[in-house]
Amino acid sequence: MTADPVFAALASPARRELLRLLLEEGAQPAGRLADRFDMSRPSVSEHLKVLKDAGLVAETRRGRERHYRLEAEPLMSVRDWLVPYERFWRGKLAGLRGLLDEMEDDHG
Amino acid sequence: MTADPVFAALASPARRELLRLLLEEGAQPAGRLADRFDMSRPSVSEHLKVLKDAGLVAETRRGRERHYRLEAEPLMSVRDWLVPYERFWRGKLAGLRGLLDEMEDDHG
DNA sequence: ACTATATGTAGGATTTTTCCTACATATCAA
DNA sequence: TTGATATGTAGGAAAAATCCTACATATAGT
Repeated sequence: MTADPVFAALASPARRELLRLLLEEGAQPAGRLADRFDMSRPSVSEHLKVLKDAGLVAETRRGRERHYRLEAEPLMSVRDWLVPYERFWRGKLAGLRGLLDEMEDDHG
Repeated sequence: MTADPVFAALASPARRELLRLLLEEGAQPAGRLADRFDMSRPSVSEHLKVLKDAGLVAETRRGRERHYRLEAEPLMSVRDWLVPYERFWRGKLAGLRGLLDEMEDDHG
């Protein structure tokens, strides 16, 4: 229900890299993913578990391989969380523009 | 240059709550923020430091108070990071819709 | 059945995070 | 100046995250 484990999962660069690989190269078995890392295979497996618990990846067993695929839906809750801050940011830009307009009025 | 410390800062619920307070209630002195937490004031101060190092808040010294205000700009890099995943998500939805259309064709 | 492959789990060492209580610093007010 | 207020920093305990090397499990191929 909360976006909490999603934010926690995204805190690790290794896990964000895993998501990037799955996004750009599609679903892959765990071993092939692990090969890309300067880290032991079991450690990558742990990271995959964190992502899975956060709902960010799903696994499909194919023979003795486990293919992991991206599940982007939980990221949409991050986007939703971001919305009011984006509004705030735009508001600040608008305010700055207003200020610049005033300055132009003063000098022109 | 990297969004790394931003992602790390957002991992903590306490820090996200701080950002929410600053967003919804505007800039406030550290003490007033700390009062809202079930946590010691120095701990809140540490969280503010993490947010500050990530560029997510800025402080303005007013007398003996330090007013913290939201700096939303770094969050925009998170939004940018999110974009390709949003595309992926929409793509999956479109694919699902296509599948549903096919099913309707079959049965109707 | 036996061996090789693919992968998760256990147990533990190391590092990082989180949180606390004391203490230091700076400002305000009388 | 003296005392109260606002806040950061130091030092350390406790918890959590990270990463490793064995080991367990399950499947594939011979």
